[in-house]
Amino acid sequence: MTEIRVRFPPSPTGYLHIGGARTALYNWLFARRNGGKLVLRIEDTDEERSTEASAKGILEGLEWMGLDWDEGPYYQSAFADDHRAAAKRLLDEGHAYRCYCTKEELAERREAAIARKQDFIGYDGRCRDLTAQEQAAFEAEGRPSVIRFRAPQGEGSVTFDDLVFGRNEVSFREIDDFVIVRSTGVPLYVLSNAADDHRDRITHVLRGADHLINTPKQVLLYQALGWPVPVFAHMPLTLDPQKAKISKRKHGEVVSVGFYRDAGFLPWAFCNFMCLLGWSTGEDREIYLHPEELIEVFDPSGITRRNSVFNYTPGDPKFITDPKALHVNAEHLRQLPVAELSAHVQRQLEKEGLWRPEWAEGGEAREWFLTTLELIRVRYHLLTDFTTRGRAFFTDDFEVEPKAAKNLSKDPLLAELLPALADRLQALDPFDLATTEEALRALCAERGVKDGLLINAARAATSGQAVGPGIFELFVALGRDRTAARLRRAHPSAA
RNA sequence: GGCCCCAUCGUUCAGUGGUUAGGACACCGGCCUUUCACGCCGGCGACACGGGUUCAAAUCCCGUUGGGGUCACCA
Repeated sequence: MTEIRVRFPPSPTGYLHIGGARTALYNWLFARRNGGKLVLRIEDTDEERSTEASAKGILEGLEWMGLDWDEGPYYQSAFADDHRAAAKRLLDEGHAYRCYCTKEELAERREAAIARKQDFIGYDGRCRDLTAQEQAAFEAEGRPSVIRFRAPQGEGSVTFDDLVFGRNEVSFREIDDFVIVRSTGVPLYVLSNAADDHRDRITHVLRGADHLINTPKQVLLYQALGWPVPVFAHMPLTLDPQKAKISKRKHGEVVSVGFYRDAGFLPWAFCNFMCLLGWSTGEDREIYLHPEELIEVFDPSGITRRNSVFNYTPGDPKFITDPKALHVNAEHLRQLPVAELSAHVQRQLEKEGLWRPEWAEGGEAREWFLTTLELIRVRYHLLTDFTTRGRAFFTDDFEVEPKAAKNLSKDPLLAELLPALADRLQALDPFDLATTEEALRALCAERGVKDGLLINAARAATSGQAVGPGIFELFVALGRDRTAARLRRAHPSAA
């Protein structure tokens, strides 16, 4: 059995967007599932638009997602000789010919064809059978030329089997003599991509369905060059709610992988969500906490044939991206073994300058850290929540949010209740769930106030938040001294 | 316009001749909780339309409509 080899060939003309990320993910999953190899190839032959910065960004995006590759990155531009050699062979063997039509002439004829409401608007074959004399005359004139593939004519058709779309049959009359080498001598995608896939011994091509149409052309190329034809699997596109192709120009940051990194997604949760968009095993399972779990079940035949919609509403204050993506991330946040999660939270704390090394070192501090994560992670959706809503757990330097502040000024009595509570809690030994609860409730009973009043005020004072974990769990997580200090700090004038 | 693809709740994924058309997210109720979340219980909500075929159609066929792809010296 020959080794399965797949590739991910992004063109470095922008950041890694979610469509590309999904393609990369599927290729990676397929390679890993089959013990095959993933080749990374940067297709930088579009000199106008390719940039080194973009290539770097794409690599970083893949690394963040945790997708590694076995070969490359190769840069397509380094293999121009291969592409030209293929073109020369095609020319020499009569599978291709030089065309001297200029861009302007072509455009003119195309427009004329459209004006005549002609169905076929491809190349008309004008230079297909130039005599040696005609060709010499054009050359003498100094006319530039492109190289065109001599597509078969007549009644036949090209056939290939697609792992997702099944059998495809395209009539010869749908395929014109397409250009394979520009007048500058630089080969085009359709040729260079096939030549690279052949050189890299690619066995399976998993790519976007936007390539479905030029697949028959590439099959023709493979056949003319005597190369084995790889297996194709085309995956439908991801659209926005208006059914428009997603693009940076139209959608901005939300469609870039970097957005998810910065927003506080766990890399694999992001992959989990992306994988689910347009694919399934046929079973109900949706959460795959680790790559191995998805590798085990991944099969390209589970890719749906229909385009899927990335359900994103611009400007939605509650959902910064597809709600399902947020949900998947939240599930990972609370289902992951806490020790595993802690590494991600550590990075988030480091980013905000709140990290303390003892939290990783074991012992009491480590234990406190993990227990605290257990306490708060259940209500978070993003890693950033640990340093925003959860900030007070990790530093004394936090703000009291407006909603919480209201709970502090609800009753003038609070000005003395809070310090009084601080005193009582300070005197507690042990300081645990039961003793703190007893102390608080006793105080409220003595002063004749509702427990809720003090509870909510205490939560605001100690965590800066109007909502959060149970108040006594919060006290215990913060510890006796920090709790007391914060309760006093809330109303310093009365203290 | 030609060619190709697609069509099940708002989104997503099931369901390949006989199902009360299922799950997840979102949304709405309730329980739990003197907060929020989790959890649990319940609700809303879909087979685009029209013809066939069949005892029987979301499932098969044809057409219509709608959406997408593509028709470059981009990739």
